[in-house]
Amino acid sequence: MPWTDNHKQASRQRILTSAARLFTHKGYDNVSINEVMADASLTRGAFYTHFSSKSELYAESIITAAMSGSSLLQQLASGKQSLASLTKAYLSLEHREGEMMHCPLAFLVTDVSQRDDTVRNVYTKAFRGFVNKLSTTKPDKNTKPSVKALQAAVLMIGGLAIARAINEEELAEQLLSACQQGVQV
Amino acid sequence: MPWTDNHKQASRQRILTSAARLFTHKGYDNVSINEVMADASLTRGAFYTHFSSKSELYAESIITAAMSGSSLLQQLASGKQSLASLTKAYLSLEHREGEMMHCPLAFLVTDVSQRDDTVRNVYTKAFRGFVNKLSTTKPDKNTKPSVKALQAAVLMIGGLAIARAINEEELAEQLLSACQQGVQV
DNA sequence: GTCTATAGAAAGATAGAC
DNA sequence: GTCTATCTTTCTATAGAC
Repeated sequence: MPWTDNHKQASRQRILTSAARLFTHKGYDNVSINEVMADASLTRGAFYTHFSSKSELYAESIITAAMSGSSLLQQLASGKQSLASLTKAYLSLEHREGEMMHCPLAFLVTDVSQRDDTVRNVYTKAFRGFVNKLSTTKPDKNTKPSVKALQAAVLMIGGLAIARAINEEELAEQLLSACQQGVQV
Repeated sequence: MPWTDNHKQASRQRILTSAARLFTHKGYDNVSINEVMADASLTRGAFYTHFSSKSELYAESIITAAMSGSSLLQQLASGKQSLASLTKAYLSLEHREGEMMHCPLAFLVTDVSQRDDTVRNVYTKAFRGFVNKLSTTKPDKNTKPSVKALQAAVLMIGGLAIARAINEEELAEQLLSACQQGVQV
């Protein structure tokens, strides 16, 4: 690959990393293209050689956030840690407040509902993957996801999302704890 | 009460009803003050005699949506129907897609995380009320919400929110059904 | 109390220089 | 490929007539 392509790829990756972090923290409408580009040490004008629209960047950044090595979603997929310890880390105050890569399934659930089909396709695919990882049986394209796995996914994603929305830390802790107990059944 | 006050109250109520429906369907940033006022058969300029800012309207409209007679939240509070039948109505495709008053707890969960403390206070209070209604024991200001009630609330709110975000109706149905089963335990 | 008109700011997208 | 400059639209909020 020639140098210029490498350079372009590197810029694109910086943009996506910045976008993934900013979007999951603040949502689609509260992040401007200018902000993303500045975070990636670039300027507005360079944006449209990499992406055709803000919406396209958003869809791709959801994939980036889900695939990010520091995301719990990805650690769950890699299978390097036990399900129990990852559930605990997922449903933690640190995931709610901290600077780690936030799970787009939880932090963008309402945001995504209001976007176009490309974005919702990406979200749906990531959700399917999440549910499959929570299944004890080998997932298959034709088998329906199990009830238990769906419930566990909702407790994790929904619990984290609500914990983020509410304003009282004590209630948030009780909520996260209750969801942990529900998943571990 | 003099006629002008009645008139003002009626206008205010129309604005709140329009705002509650529009915000829960489209989110904070995708609804303009102009759109709300037009829906209430008024014009932009009249807005600021009723509310001091868009954010204040948003907070009040969340209360309106939660208190609305046609909302499932309110029907749950009134105790006129069984918990089982309301759970089924809450976790239904019609609630996901239809024109009924949508539950702000589910449809605005991510939206609220990005707003100011006034908005989050309102959301937190509504969530507490929801959990209390799901509790079998008499709720008290000093008692902690039960683990079971918290889990049920997350399954309902989270399940509906995710069902709305995903793009495949079949998966959405499976998801809603799984959450129903989880609540009825 | 409600209207029209507008100020002022922000953001998405494009044009053209280097 | 990235930059600066700009077009265009949209929106919150305010001013002033009726």
